[in-house]
Amino acid sequence: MGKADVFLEHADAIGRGLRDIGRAAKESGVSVKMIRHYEAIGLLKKVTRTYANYRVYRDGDVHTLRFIKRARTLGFPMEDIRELLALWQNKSRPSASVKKIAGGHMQGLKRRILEMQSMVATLEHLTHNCHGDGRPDCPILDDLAGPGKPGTLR
Amino acid sequence: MGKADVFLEHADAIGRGLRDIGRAAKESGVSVKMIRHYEAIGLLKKVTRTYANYRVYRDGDVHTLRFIKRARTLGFPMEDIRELLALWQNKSRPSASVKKIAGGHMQGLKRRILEMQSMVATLEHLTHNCHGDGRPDCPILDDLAGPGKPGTLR
DNA sequence: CTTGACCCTGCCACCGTGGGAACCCTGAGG
DNA sequence: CCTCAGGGTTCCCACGGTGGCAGGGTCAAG
Repeated sequence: MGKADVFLEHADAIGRGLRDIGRAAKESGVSVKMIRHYEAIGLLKKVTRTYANYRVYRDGDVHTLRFIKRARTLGFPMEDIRELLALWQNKSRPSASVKKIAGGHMQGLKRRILEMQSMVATLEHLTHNCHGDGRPDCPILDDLAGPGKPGTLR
Repeated sequence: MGKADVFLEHADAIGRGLRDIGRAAKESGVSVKMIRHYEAIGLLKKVTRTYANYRVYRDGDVHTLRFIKRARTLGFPMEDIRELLALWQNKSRPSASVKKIAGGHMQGLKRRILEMQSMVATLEHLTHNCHGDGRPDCPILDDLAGPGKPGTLR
């Protein structure tokens, strides 16, 4: 029966670890759109096709998709994920490499958190002093209008 | 002397509240590129031009640019800034409108901060358990590889 | 007249995601 | 057989903001 590596009959592809892109999307939590995108940018290797040119996904592919999904959920950028995938697939990787990537990403996250917290602090202060009624006086607008140096958080 | 409203001689434009885009950029902290962009999307009204088609900025324009810059620094998205600018220019605005926009923005910031903090917490935990040496064992990759439900922070 | 520092417009890129058009394929029901 | 729904396929466009570059015009100083 046509369980060949390269091209498949559609009917052979049902069940036992073979599924079309829609099912792979449901199982992995990655949208159909994104699965194709990941393949296009080489994050996911090209999958087998049926004779009708349908993509066919095996268990391993879905596993990889879940890996990517999880990494995205943790905020890793694509470039990091590319490296993490390579390390994952390389059984003899040094865990230090992985840790370094994760550490770098964490640093970036922390920096952005600090930035946003500083924004929130300023906004809290401004809205606290704004009565927020029908009158036009508004310290928020006053702050935005200057005259502090531009680009600084006051 | 040619201090007309619509078109200006270049030489007339120097000094006294009139400057070209480069100077406006330096004074406002907004890049030349972005100044043009803000004008293109209607955030900044079209400015006067010299006969040679150079943009000419007045004090008020630079003031507006600083307003935008400050709002960007506080993380407001363009759409919010558009509204804030309108309110700023409307002397009889109710401060409640401003407060509402700021509050909505703050909520978004806080939500994103929480998301990122949750990412950091997970990553801290994972990297803490990863020895980060030459050996391949790595809880970070193990986590990414599942088998938890995709799309959740564990 | 030349040079260097500006300015102008317009197009492309990033990242990650979604939307949609135009088309092909499959399976089920009349 | 034909039709119809519900997939799949490719390709292009959009977003928010920002930067870069190409190919031109202009201005002041030497």
